[in-house]
Amino acid sequence: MLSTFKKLPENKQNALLNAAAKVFAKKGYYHANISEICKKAGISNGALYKYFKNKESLYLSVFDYIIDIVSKELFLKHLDSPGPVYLIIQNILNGLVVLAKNHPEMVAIYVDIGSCSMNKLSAPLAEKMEGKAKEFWMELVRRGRQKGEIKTKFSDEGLAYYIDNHITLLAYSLASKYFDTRFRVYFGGKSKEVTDQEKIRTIIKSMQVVLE
Amino acid sequence: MLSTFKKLPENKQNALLNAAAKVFAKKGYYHANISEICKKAGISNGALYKYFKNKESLYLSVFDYIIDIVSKELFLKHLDSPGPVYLIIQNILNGLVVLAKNHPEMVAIYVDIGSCSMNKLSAPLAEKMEGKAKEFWMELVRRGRQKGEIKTKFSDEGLAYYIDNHITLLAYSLASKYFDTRFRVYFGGKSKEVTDQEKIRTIIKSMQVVLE
Amino acid sequence: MLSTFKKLPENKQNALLNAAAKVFAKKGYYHANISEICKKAGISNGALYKYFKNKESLYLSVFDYIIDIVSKELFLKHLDSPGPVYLIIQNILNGLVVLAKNHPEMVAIYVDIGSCSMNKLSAPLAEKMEGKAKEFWMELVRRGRQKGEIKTKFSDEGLAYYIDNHITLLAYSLASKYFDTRFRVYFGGKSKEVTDQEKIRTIIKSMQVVLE
Amino acid sequence: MLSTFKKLPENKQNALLNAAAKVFAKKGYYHANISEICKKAGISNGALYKYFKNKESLYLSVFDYIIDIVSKELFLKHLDSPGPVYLIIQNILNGLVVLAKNHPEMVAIYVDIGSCSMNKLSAPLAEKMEGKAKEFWMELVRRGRQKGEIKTKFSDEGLAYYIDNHITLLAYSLASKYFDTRFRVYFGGKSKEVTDQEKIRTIIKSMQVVLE
DNA sequence: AATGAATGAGTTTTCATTCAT
DNA sequence: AATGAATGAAAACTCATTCAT
Repeated sequence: MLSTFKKLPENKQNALLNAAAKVFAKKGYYHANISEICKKAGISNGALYKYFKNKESLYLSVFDYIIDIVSKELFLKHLDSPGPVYLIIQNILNGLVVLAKNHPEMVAIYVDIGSCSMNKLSAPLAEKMEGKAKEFWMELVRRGRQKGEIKTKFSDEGLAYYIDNHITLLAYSLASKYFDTRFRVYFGGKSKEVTDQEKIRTIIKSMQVVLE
Repeated sequence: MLSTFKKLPENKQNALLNAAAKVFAKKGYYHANISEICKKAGISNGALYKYFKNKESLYLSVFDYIIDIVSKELFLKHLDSPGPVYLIIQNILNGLVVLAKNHPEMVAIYVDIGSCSMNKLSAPLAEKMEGKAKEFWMELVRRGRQKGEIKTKFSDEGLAYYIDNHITLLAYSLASKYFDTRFRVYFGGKSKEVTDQEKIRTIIKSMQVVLE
Repeated sequence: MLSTFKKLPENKQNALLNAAAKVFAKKGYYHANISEICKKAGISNGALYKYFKNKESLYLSVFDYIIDIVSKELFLKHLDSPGPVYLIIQNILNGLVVLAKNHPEMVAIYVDIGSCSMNKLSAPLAEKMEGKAKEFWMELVRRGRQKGEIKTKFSDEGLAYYIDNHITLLAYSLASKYFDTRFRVYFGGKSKEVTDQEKIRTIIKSMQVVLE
Repeated sequence: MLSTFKKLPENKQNALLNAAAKVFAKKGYYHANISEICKKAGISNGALYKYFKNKESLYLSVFDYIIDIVSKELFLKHLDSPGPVYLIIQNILNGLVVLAKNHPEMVAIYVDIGSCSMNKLSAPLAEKMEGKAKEFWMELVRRGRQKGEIKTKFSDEGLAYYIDNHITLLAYSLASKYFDTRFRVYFGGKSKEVTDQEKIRTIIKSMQVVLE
């Protein structure tokens, strides 16, 4: 991201990042079309290259933008919730479902960064994203232990990882056909889809088994 | 896959499928280059299109080929092992690490099919792959319960899913930079990589907590 | 056409020529697919090249085959009809409509040879085809004059050409969308197609004006 | 045709359309080579696809361009000529010969659109082209009748069609080897070509017979 | 005589990036 | 600062013809 971009009015910045996110999500990084992004954002191709060095740099900025929004909307929002841990997690799962409904492009991009074809770009992004997640879950677990809600033999890291796994796999199942089908194979029927709410119930149930 | 392909000597079939797998793994489906595959397999571009209708059909056959190998090498091989369940799982985890060492392309392709950009192709593949996995885990769980090794409150499906999650996430961490970094964030240090054996230990530990 | 082809049993010869005619008609000379022709004819690609030097030579043989059939079915058949000239012509026009119904590929190939992209091949074929046609019309005109049915000031050649024009344009309108539409523009309505019988009536009417 | 094309300076537009017309005429629609067109027009392949969606759309625009020029140069130009009808027609025939000399590609493209392999594209083009022609001939016939030059029993449509046939067949004989040979078969000798002027004389003669 | 697998040049179309205005 | 036209390399796929069997 070049300094010119930060000088833009914020709504124009967001318009571009949102447009890019949608196109990256729809087509994947390699097939996403710069011209389509520009048209959707209402700027010229030339302008884009004043703001970003190239496609890769734009993508990285889009991912950063998503990390910010997701960690605010999904995690920080619930940090000081009073209820029991498993309820906070349930709220976060619900929040994720809402996010996937309102901003499917964000979840899709998060999922796609995990694929091997993105290995060249993903390491620093993983560090940032998962760092924030781990921090949050660790704090949550600490509080849960304090309040006596969590008694499991799991180490704190193990538990944080365990919780994050479920969130991650829910996110994957909301955006990736493969993981949605996987959910159906395990918990649905031949032609019985698994609804988002059923997914959440399944996850919460398996969590309670472990937390206690 | 066209009938002409099945008529080829098996070693030539495998040479092509392996070459394709490697290129698909390295570049991802969309960026993989047909000419590169042909060159690697030692056939002409024209020949490829005698064997497969198009790139997509080649990809699907490659995936089927991988499913076959993986389910044989990883699952069926251990179906009649005598030891306790958690040891069988440990053997499978080790097998996965070996597979990722010898055939990183297979794990990479398995990981990439989960990305959203593959949604158009992934549904039937998911069904086949995860169907086989579920069947295997369900059988394993049943035996574990019979032998009294498994006492958890989890439903059989829940437990099968739980085990599969760990295998899946290990596979992801072996092929995807993002998931490898994620492991390091949770269980490694600033610059301390998590070795494959540590990954396995971590997974087994968390499993034992649940199975008991 | 190589000598090997003439040694084939006649039904096999015809099967190949008919198959080729159909494919040439459907796709045009340049897009016609040799493999498709072979498959339709039930022979191998290799065999085709034992019978014909190349695609061009096959095409020329197909055209010759069509000239033969058309001149027999359309012209020679009516040479010794007793009725008045205009009735013979009407019978030929009807015969053309029937031919276009039963063997649209023959009419289509006849039409396509007139296009400029076929200039390289068409000169000798034109000579043969139109030579036969002229001969026939000239004989018909001579008889018409003898019997006093034809009194026009047209030269014999001019009249033969005049008649052939109508046959040619009917053939074109039966196979070519452009010429069918042209008929509709002149004699149909906005969305009123011109039926084959109306085409014939129109032609006959305009002929009678001239012959008298 | 995309809006970007219309924004080009007119001489550049024409350069591209003329280049395309020449290549389409030389090779036929299917064999015409996009790269050759671009090279001839002095633009990059990429540029072409900024101006036109694809080859088909380029072809349609070329045909429209030709319709415009031809109807202006051939028809409208003579609409208000004072002389007798048969002289106007003679002028048009001469105009056609000149056009075929200066712009053989235009006549060739007009001829090729009539072939069956162009059926997919030709219907709308036929409507436009022949619509203009019919309108012109009908007006000419009306004036001829008013001035008492035309007394034939032909219906107006029949006569318009009759005249158009001759123009069409002259055009065909100027561009298509098949139809040129056909003219020679009827009006030339073994090796005696029919000159353009002889073709015109023949046509005019046969017309006068009918008009009177 | 007959096969049909194999070739590889050639086709249309796409797209990240640049640069004159 | 901003534009958007232009580039040209690259990609998937086709097909007439050959030749080992």
